[in-house]
Amino acid sequence: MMQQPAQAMVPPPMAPQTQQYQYQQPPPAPVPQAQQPYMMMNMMQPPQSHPPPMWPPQQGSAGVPAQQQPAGQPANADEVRTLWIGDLQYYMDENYLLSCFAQTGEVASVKVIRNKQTGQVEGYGFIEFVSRAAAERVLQTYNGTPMPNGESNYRLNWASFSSGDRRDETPEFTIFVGDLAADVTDYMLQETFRAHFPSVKGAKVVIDRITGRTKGYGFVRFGDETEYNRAMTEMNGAFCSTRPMRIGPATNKKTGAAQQYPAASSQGTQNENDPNNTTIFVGNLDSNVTEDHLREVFSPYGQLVHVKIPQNKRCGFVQFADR
DNA sequence: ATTGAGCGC
Repeated sequence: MMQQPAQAMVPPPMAPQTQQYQYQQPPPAPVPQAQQPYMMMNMMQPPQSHPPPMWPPQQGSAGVPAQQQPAGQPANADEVRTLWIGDLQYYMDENYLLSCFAQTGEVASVKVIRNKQTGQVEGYGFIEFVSRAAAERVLQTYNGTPMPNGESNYRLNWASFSSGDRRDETPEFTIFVGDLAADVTDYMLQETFRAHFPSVKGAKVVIDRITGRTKGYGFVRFGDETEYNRAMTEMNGAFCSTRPMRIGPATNKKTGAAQQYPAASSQGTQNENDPNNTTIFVGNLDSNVTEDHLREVFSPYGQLVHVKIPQNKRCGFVQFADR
């Protein structure tokens, strides 16, 4: 079990190098009270130190794409640097979005999706930045904060489909995190784990679309399987914000993406998360139960491959031809 | 509340 003071929590990332970009958020206020491990407070405040974005725009300018010469690092040709934005109101057009993010000086282009018949804004759009780092900063500082003139909060995420992203075939290992306090954000969750596990790639707190509030659980993705396994035990019960987290393996989301099936070991034992696992464990057997009994009981459910009761054990294994 | 919503008219 890890035991570290809350000071171990890193502040929001400063652009590490000599770069032009100034992190726009005030440094987090010191946490006043007695501290709990893994507690994160005062971390994600609305980006109030910005000049408030102008809306409606002052002058009828602001074309698409944004034509100012943006600051920030030059783009690597193939890096993902586009955010998806949801919950747009009908009046939130390209100019609105440009004004929202103009102060970053790092917007490359914006696009609002419209209904092809009515021309009305469909409720989502895309914001391309000059670099992935710029997009990431915006994602961290704006997501979940109030939109100017809007009743809703920014709903931002990496754009996922149709722009050549999601191509990476690198494996990921995802844990489920439950019992999250109401104030836990993606970023807090991510940094709570990243402070101990550098291979953390990202975290997502699940938000109820109707209420806009957290559903109290989320996911953390690791690049390293060992860290994934360690986090599972070492971080279970650790605090994020004001509550201890409950941690388990994530069940795979839809079809897709690189998802982990941890530790199908070299002996060929099957892990419960392995989609190819066709073996069930039977416990609490009476001492007089034989393998033939198990065959009899389980054969109605499918084609049996192998049935095993280890010597002197009160349990057994029943392997089917398929799931 | 406890295993993830939305994606280029």
